[in-house]
Order: sequence, then C-alpha cells, then structure tokens
Amino acid sequence: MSKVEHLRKVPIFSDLSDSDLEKISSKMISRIYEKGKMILLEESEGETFFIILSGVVKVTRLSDDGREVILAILGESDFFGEMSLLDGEGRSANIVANEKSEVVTLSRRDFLDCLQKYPKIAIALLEELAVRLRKSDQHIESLSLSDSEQRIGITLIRLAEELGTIKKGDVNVKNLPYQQDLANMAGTSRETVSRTLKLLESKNLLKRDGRNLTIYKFDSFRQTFS
Amino acid sequence: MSKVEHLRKVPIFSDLSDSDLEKISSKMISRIYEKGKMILLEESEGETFFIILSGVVKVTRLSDDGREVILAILGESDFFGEMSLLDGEGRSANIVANEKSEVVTLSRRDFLDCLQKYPKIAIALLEELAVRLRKSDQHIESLSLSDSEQRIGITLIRLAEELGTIKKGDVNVKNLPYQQDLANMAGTSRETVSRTLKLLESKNLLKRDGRNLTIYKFDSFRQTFS
DNA sequence: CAATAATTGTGATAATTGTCACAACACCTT
DNA sequence: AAGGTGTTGTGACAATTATCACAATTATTG
Repeated sequence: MSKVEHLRKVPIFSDLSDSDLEKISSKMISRIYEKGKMILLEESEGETFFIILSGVVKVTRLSDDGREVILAILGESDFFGEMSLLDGEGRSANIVANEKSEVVTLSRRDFLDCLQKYPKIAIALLEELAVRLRKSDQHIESLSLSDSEQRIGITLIRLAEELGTIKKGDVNVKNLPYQQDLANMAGTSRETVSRTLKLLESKNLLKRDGRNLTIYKFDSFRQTFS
Repeated sequence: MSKVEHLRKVPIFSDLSDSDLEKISSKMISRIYEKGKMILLEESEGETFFIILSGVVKVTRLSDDGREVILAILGESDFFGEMSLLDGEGRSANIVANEKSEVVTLSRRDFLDCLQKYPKIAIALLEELAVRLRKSDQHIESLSLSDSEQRIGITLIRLAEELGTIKKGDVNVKNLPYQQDLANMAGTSRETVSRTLKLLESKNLLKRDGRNLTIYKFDSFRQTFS
C-alpha cells in the first residue's frame, strides 16, 4: 500500500483531497522500530507527530520505582505525539513498539502548519481527542469503581476493540499482550490477571490458545463488564 | 464584569478581536444554576456548549448502583459540553452545580460555526483538550499506582490548582468539597478520606478550619505526592 | 536438541482499604 | 435553645488483592 493510501485511512486526514494528502505525505519521514524499542521517551523534548502505518505500540507512564501504567495500545492508522505539540508541555508518556512497527513522522512545524492550513484537520483532530478523552473517562471510572475482575474484563474489551477481529459474534485477539502488560493496563497485579483469566475461561466467556484470545459473544461480554 | 470581558478570560477565546468576541457573545444565552442542580444529564442529547462565568461545577459519572466518580471540578472561565458536540456521541458525564453558578451557552450550530470561522478557536480548543488529556493520564496513573494516602494528596493538589489561592507558598482552598466528594475524586471511601486528612494534618502538611483548607508549602507538598 | 530465558500458574500470607455501625459535631430552622 | 438534618470521626471487622516464593510451562538461542 502506498503512503498516501495509508494516510487516507487515518481519520484526521480522511477529508483531504489526494493532492493535499500528497503534499503532506511528502513532508513525512518514515521509520521502522523493532519490537521493544522506545519510540518516545518521557521528559524528552524532541517534538514530533507520529502516525502508525503498521504494528502496535503502547503508551505508558512510569513511576519512580519503575512500575508501569499502560494508558493505551495503539495500532495501524492511530497517531501519537500530538499532545506536547499542542500544549507546549514536555512529553508526559513513553511510547514503546510492542511489535515491529512502521511509522511516519511530521515535524512540529509541519504539523502546526497543517492545522493552520487545513481547518478540517484541526476539527478532525478535535474529534479524535474527544474520543480519547471519553475513553480516559471510562478508564478512570473503571479504576475507581470496579473490582479487579471487572477491570480486567474491561481491559480485554478495550484490547479487542483496538486490535481484534470479529467472526460470528466472537472476537479474536492475536498477539495478546503478556499478562504483565494486561495487569499494567488494568491497574492490578500480574498474578491477579493470571487467576482472573483462568476464571473467565472456566465461566466459558473466553478461550485462550497460546497468544491467541477469543472472547465469546462479544456483545454480551461487553454487557457483563460495562 | 461584562460578558465580553468574561469571555476574554476563557483561553479558547483569548486570541479573538473585540468585535469577533462581541459577535459570538451575542449568540450566547446566560443561565444561572443553584447549588446542587443538574446542568447536564448523562445520556441526554441536548447538545450545548457551556462556559462558566462564575461558580463551581463537578463533572461526574455514575455507576448502575449509584456510586459516583468525580472526573473534574471546573470553575470560572472553564467550559464543558464540547465532547458530544465534537464526536457526535451522546453525553458521557453529568454536570452538577456545586455552588450557585452562572454560565453562558452556545448552541451546537453556533459552536461548530465558530470552529469553522475562527481556526484560532479550534487550535486553542485543541490545546485545552491536550491539557485535559494530560490530566486524565495523570489521574489514571495515580489510580493505578498510588495508595489511598497518595491519591488523596494528589486530589488535594488538583483542587488547589483549580480553586485555590496562593499566599506566601501556602495554598488556601475555600469551600472545600465534602469528604464524600473528595472520596469520589480520589477513588476511595469517605471514611478513608476522613482518616487520611487527619493524618496529613498531624504531619503538619495542612490545616483545616471548617470548610477551609490550607496546604503548607504547596511546592513541597506537590513534591511529596507526585 | 539441550539448555537457558521468559512467561505463566498457584498456594500461602500480609497489607490495605472498604464496610458497617454508631457517636460526635456542625449547621439550619423555627 | 431545641430539634432535625447533614457531615465527620472512629473502632471493629471483613474482603479484596498485592506480594512472595516457587513450580510449571512455553519460547528462544546457541
């Protein structure tokens, strides 16, 4: 797939004409990160806007004592890096490639130019940030009100929505993150994730097979946990 | 203070000329909500953009069994209601006046017109949403990694930053929310808030006097908890 | 293919915090 | 000032979940 075709799939660019997209695309630099590589480091100030062409990355924050919170998992046609470009504050999160990932980048200047020149991009970006805020709010709610089983359920739902493929009402997630990552997404411990997954499996709500996860009757699964 | 002067203090409008601001202002309707009144109900679809001229409101989500999470406390010159206007989803949070509050509103159409007509507003709004996302991320981190004492400390910091006044390095918060509200902000129980406030007071980190809270040496207090 | 490393499973235990029950206190209202 | 209502303080206890320790399993590498 060409770079332009890839960009077309990114919501914030979808309203643009081919020629505009071509122009923007020409300013982008493409990079590849191997699994486990840091793409952005918290506290660094290199200001760049990133779009994922392929692969999966995780957005994290680290506490002083090294514990990690995973704020989001992003995949193909998602973007990141916009926050410090927009509000001028430093980076507040780390980004790590969770598998080999190809990204394209836009410099601070080019990104801000885009916003000025194409109001549609600004508005589309507003939409996307609104969606993310909504997700954050749900995340905060679940951390505040739910027990670990529910939080893990909700985490699986988020994962499935971001990375899963639907087949006859069931959702399949390939390359399920390690339990430690699931724990860091759900705000619980790795051991609790292990026990809870086993429990959910025994309730016939899901099936595991290696790094493969199938959630049965995804709609009703969603009901159960949110 | 005139309506225009009020609007000028709202970050997203601060870049506009007087005449533009006047135009926008003329489309706004002003309302007053008494303490405790619902301003927006979750799941309702009346789509309106709100700006707070005076007062304090809380942004909440409710679980099925009636427990509440407070996502944010907003005060003078803050705004809300933009999310469902931007992404077209329904309301996802309730807004309640925490004290008598005066707001002005803009209809969906006028709000979106503004974004089209004044790209500066769109960009300023992007900045503000970025700031909010950053706060959400911190909130998620604290819920995931901190114990109740830390979370309550962080909650007090958020409150002080939003509502407090600084005097010689100490911050004073008048009209401290009820402990139940603090608990709903910190993701803990009312009783734990009671015990923790007492503890922090005994450590000489703060002083309470009725609905008044003074945090001593706010900078070092912030250090301690974040 | 062995051996080494990484991930997952599981029991036992401890720590934190929620819940319940009720007392104490503050704040209005008449 | 008395009574009522709402808020806060506090002890006792229960429940949830983190932590630790280690076994079992699965992946990776020379």
